[in-house]
Amino acid sequence: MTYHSLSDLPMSAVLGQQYPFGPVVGAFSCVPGKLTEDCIVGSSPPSGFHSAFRVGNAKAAHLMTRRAREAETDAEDDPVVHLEAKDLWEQFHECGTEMVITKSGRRMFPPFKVSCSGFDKRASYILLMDIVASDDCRYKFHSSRWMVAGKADPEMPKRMYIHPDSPATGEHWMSKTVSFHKLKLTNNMSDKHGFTILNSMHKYQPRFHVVRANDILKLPYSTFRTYVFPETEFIAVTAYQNDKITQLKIDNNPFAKGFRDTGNGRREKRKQLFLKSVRSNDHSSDKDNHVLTAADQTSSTSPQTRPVVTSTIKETSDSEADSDEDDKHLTVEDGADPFEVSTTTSISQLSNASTKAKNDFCTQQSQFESNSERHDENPQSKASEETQWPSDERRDFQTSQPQQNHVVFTPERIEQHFLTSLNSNNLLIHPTPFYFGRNFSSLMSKEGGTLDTGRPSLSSQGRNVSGLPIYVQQSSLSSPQARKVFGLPPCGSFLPYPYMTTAAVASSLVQRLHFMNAWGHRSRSNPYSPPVKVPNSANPTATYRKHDLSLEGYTKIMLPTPVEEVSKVHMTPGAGSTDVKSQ
Amino acid sequence: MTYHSLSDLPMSAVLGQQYPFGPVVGAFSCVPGKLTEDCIVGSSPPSGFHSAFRVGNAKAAHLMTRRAREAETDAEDDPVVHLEAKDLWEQFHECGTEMVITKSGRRMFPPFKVSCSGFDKRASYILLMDIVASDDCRYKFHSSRWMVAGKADPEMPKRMYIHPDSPATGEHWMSKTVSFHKLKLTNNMSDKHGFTILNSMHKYQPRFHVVRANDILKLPYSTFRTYVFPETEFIAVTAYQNDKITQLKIDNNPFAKGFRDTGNGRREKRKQLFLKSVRSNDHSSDKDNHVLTAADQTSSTSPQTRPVVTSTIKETSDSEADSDEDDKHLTVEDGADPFEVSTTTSISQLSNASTKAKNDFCTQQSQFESNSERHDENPQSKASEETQWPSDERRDFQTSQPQQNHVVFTPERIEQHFLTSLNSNNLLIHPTPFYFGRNFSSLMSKEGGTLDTGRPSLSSQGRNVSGLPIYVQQSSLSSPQARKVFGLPPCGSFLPYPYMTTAAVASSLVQRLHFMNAWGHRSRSNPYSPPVKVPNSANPTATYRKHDLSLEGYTKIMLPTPVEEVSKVHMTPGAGSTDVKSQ
DNA sequence: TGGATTTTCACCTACGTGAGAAGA
DNA sequence: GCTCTTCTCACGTAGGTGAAAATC
Repeated sequence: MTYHSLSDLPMSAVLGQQYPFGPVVGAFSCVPGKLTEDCIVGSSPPSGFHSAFRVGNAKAAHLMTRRAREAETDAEDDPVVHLEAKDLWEQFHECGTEMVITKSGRRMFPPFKVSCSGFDKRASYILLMDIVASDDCRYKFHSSRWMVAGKADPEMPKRMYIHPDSPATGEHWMSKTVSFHKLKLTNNMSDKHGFTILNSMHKYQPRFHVVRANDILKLPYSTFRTYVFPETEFIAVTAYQNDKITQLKIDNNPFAKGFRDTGNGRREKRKQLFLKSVRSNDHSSDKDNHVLTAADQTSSTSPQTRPVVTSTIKETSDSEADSDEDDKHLTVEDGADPFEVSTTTSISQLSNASTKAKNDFCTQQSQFESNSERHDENPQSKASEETQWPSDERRDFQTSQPQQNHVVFTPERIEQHFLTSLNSNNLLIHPTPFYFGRNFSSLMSKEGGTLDTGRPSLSSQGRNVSGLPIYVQQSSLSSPQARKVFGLPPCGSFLPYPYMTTAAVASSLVQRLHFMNAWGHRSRSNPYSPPVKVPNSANPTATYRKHDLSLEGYTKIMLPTPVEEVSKVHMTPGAGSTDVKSQ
Repeated sequence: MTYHSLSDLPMSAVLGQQYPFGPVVGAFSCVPGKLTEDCIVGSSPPSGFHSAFRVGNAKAAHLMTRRAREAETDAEDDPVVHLEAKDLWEQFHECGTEMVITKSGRRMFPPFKVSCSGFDKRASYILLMDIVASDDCRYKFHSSRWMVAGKADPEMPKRMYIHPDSPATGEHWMSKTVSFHKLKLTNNMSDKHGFTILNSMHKYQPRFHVVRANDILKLPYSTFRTYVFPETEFIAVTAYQNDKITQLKIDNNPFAKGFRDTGNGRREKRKQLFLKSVRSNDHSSDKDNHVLTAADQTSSTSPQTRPVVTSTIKETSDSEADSDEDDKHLTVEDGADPFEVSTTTSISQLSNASTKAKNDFCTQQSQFESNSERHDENPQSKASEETQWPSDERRDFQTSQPQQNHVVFTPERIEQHFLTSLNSNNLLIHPTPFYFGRNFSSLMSKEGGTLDTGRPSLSSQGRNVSGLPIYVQQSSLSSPQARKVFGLPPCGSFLPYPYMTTAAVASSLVQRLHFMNAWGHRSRSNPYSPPVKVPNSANPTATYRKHDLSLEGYTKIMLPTPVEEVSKVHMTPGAGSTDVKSQ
């Protein structure tokens, strides 16, 4: 069992930075090609936080942090996050998920959706998502498999995507599936829509962040947790490489129904693939996805011990439609739609094939166990061999960890405070209409803070940027307050990275998340915690023991104890979430 | 100049009612056919208001009212409201606007949209819309004209429609067109979607309400103003009667493009109508709607003296799309789309024909000048003659008011406080996704108030109902808080009127608005204020002098001074908004 | 019978999709 | 050739529309 923690991070590294707020310059318009006249020249944090952070006093900062947290509710929370359509993700991951990136932006499929529970119903949360590089390799698809093809290209500007309902109460988030399906991927480095920019032929890992804050402005001072679902890892492509992936997309994406085999003339490629469809060598077809094998069912006895919302997409389709009106394709589906499967039921449906794949994945990741500096190690040393994407012919077992069957993907959670300086990420707002209520009213203050570059964080990425633009997907923000927060320059369109604007809110958040590429390090060194046996009463959902969020624990990567209960349990609540400091 | 005022309303009539809050029972679900488990058994007003209203103390109530108003901002506002696509509305009104109502619900066309200015940028507002009967007549379409055909059928349950962005800041509302296009009309008395229920072959008048409140719960104690645009009056039909209306719809509604004459075979009816199209006897064709006649241009010199947002639909299409994603038809249009015309420019485009029509309209209305009780007068006495819809053949001039050319429609504004009891209206929420922020958090209180029927208001409508259901168009509310506010019974679907549930928020608001059928009375007795000459500097937008909202002025119907500046000006700011008490 | 209402239908638009051709 | 990217396209779905037939 290997745990990694950054909790030894000296407070000076966190608090030594100057007050991170800088002027917000420019205006944002949700009208493509046009900007409103609204323009903020300066902004300041909510009263009470300003001076404390300005002087960089740790104690005052701590008080402020507590105040920010307690301003909403005193109750504790214990967030539990499910990945929706987990089995579908796993199907894709077995074949090596590919996501198309285009100039005009392409959605992810499967869509990244989670269901949440364990939130404080009354407290406000901001939910975010970003996508970070899984490694620093470039890949190629050769001989029907993905292989390392050199060192990664320079990183694209990072963009952070805030769920459009943010901020909302815990009750709201728990009431329905939280969907990030409107996030779009692009390879257009100068994208002006606010889409997430990725490098083609590179591997990426989506991440999900929960921030306890009732105001975007409070992000920097708020507790946040990060959840990583390894099965959502993917390689960005401009055109599909693996026919199996193509077929899985066609079979499952409602928007690609036109390419399904309906008897009447289909497209050419479709016919070629028909006989060698993934279905033929996968564990189930579209129609019987939910049939369990005898082996799978052996120990599906673990009761659900806590009130956890695990609604299926079907069940939540209409409530989802509230915030996602344009995706009727995904919500009005026939019975064959795999989205019908809820995460809780799908866990037990893992086939041996998928289990094998996961082991492969874990194995590969462990090859990089000792790499803690990202760009300092030449990936070529490990290159020219196949990647962790499973192939039918070959597997590497270089791990020292015990090999076990029925290991399921174990989501990771990272818990820490927002309390740092700027970095190069961009805050990205959901493109759906949303309304922040009056939470943005505090942003009207014209008092400007100092703009200073934060000290490089412990992760030594060396990529701190003094200012950063806040990107918002076009047509994102309906409230003028929100427009002002996510300041954009007052010219005719969105500015390409790296325009040196600073936005108060985003900066600290993003820096902190960037700093969390501590995860990225972990991922490369020891991505998955080893399976551990736990009692039968294990909870089928991933839960975590609440962490002490005092000053000493600002930055902790919590590796919850993964459970191997014959492919049934993600996580056990409170079971061995011991922190082992390392590094 | 005729002004009507209800300001003599004794305070006892307003404040003598007991505390209007009652228990909220039931749960609301945005999933059609399903209800969430959420359920509120009781609710109470925000702390501070409770006792004052409970004892019915006028002074305390006044203090509370002020407190509610000042809680947000001290700044005054001076709301100015434009009807968007006003010229289009007038085109329809000339022919006698018809709105199709179907069982499954039909949108209005033209869509009801307004642009706002003069709001306090920082204050929060709730914007609402409802549709009330114009008179108590039933109509029939005979010999190419609408004629009275008897007394009105029993009224349908009233439903109030809250704009989905509510509550939002004045800045938000002023930043773009406020659209109510998602409101749907139905004739299905037991409608469960929350659509507005109307009687076919009856005449209706949409109304727009601005409530200064940052919380739905504060509605009852907040100032509100009502705006009426006579050109939006219409007759509800199950099938179009007037071919001209049909043609106008086809020509202008993007969803009906399939019926336009594009050269290739059109539908049958279309061909019949082609030669006798409205265009042939209307002032302009689709393509040259914006060409002014020489007469029209004579005095279009009035400058726009205030910063008023009067963006066209084209200009605001994308920001609108933020909250109205499913209406791309209306926002992505070719140049011929009449929506391109902004209200400010369209005012000067009235033809003599349309002016004549409006005079006809005013004339007819004045026939009922002395009617103040709604159902006590037999409409048959005036029936069997043509209605005020203009026909080519006939006009009645029974008015004592001076006849003038170039009279434009004068919007009315009614300003008063929410401070009364229950009635039979239903609060109706916009079906688009929206998020109330934390404004609903105060609704979690379980403390119940007393439930009492309000005393009949001065308008003597005699239709007070002790409880009312809060209707929400299905798939409306995404936040669980909002669901709780708009309590619905915990059974499988929406309950048909008149389910006796009481909702704290809606009741007082709706009662107050119902009480405002004072307007309805006015409408029947003297619907339009007479045109008045004003100086050249008149503002092309309708503005109103800010009214004293002290206790003495709770209920005032303000008839702003209409302006006749050669068909250019709606209203002049501060010009002669003298109140003349009458009745 | 005749007017009013309901039902069904084709049309149109928007948009996400993979195929395939063309380009680099 | 090869690999990768860009562009255009038809397909499918949703949903608003008036026409016309069917029903009341």
